Amino acid sequence: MDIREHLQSALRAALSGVGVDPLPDEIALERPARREHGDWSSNVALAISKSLGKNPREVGMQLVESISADLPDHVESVEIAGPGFVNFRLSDTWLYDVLADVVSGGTTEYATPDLGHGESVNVEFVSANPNKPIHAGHGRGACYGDSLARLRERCGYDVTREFYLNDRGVQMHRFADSLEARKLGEEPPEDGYHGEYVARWASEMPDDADPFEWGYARALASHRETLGKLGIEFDSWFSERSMIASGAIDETLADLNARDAVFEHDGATWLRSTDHGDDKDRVIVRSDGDYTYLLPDIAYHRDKFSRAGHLVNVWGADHHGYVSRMKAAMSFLGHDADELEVVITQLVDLERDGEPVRMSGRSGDLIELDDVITEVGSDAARFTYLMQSVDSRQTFDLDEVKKQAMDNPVFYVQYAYARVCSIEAKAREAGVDRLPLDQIDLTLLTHERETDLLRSLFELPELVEIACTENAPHRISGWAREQAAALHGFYHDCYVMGEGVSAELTQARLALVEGSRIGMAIALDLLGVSAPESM
RNA sequence: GCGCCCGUAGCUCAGCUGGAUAGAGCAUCUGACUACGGAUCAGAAGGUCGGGGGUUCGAAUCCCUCCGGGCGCGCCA
Repeated sequence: MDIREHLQSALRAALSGVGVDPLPDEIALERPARREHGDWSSNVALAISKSLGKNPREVGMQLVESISADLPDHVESVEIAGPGFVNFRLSDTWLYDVLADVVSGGTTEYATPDLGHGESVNVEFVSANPNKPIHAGHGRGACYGDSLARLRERCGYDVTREFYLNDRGVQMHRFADSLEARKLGEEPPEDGYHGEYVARWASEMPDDADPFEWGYARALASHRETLGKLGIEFDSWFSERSMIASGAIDETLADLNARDAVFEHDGATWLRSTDHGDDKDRVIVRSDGDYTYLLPDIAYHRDKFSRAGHLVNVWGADHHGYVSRMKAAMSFLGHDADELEVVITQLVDLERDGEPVRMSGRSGDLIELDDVITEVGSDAARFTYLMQSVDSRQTFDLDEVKKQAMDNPVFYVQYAYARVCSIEAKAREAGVDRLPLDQIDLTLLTHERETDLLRSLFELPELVEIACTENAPHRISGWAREQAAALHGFYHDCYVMGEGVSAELTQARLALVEGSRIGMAIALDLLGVSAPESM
């Protein structure tokens, strides 16, 4: 049993003992910020005192007396503090159970909370138009979406990574026309694409190629290649065009009609999206008979719901206005709008040595993600994109990120991993094999550096769960940085082998080192950052 | 004007379904190398949590309001 559940059941028993009925649904238990407040703290007395009509300190005191009368395992003392907190002081013995879990579970078993029970989830991200290279701003959504998928997989979901291709419509034709013009040595049309890449691709294009199809394939290949460099592979590339061929778009329109979700006005067909909380109703078929972008999008989401129970969309900040209309459309089609989760990622400002780098200009030039990866490397790019919450705008300084120095967190973290591997390699060289857990005396791990590492390892499963539930991979990168700090501290103060280190202590520390390696490997994998054995 | 995101240390950012004296990294200053990789470790200093109200035992966190920044508000995609 988890130490938290262990203490919660003790509190529950104590509450019953003092006549609290019914018991509260939740008994909060957290690690206090300050060490003198013990190892675990509960505010349950503060939470329930009002309904009891008693002073919280008095309630807390009763709980403390009750629990003290028969201390649970691992608990050294219980005390009342502040306005009525019940603080537990534990012996380190509970931490040894944690290490045993980590080492016996390994990277595939430890920190795998089963939240999904095999439920299918479709994570759609990037979905950049197949008519230009992926730019640096897409990198954030790409790394973020892939990390969300990794978190979901770890938490027991059946995940599909999907990329939606807007492979029809005016933008594609403009792209084809621009390619053709460059091929002929002419300027692209006024409303065409003027970026440098158009000329580059046109020069690769065979004379007899169809500019539309060839250009589409070229852009798609570019997307795959760039994302592949980040270790991102999609299970599904879903084509908008395929829905024309399959009749899915017309089918969707008929479905919406049948459900009375649309009306005719001024010769156009409108979705009654205001019925489901949108600001205004939206045109889905124009008066000239053409679809607006929205109808194929609705058809696409309808199709996704036929393939997965839960959808996660990663959209850029400039698309936040479309969330409510898409949810409205899904509600009309009989889906639970809450099963469509749309995460908005804020913009990325690219800088070089503190100076802004222009993302785009009149010429249509942009900073390609591929160039960013070439410059800073995949690991640094991924870690950096995932270091902060996607809710706030990010400044991405190329010079900072590519620095192979201590002010670059990715190297600090990877170096910690490499050090751990180096210790294990050293032990192997010295002919010291790590013994099975039941032959190791973990109670020798009493140094503060050691218990810090154990506490950090204990937190990982809960953190994985939070990161998954809240779509917040930055919680994992934060953990990795703390774990790395704990590892460097341990490395500095606690020698695994050498003079004055007993064989028994070496064994206990080797187990700790292996547990730490496992934890770090799990975190780095969730971020899609490599775990180097040497650097 | 309306909607969404943001405003926390000099800088970059955590913390936000309310908890105790608000955290980390960088930068600055001071210390630590005769053993597993010093790409490291320890310490110091650094704050009106944008301003103002409110809710309550308790607010960076919830509510209202104002200020500042970003992104959206098409029969474009």
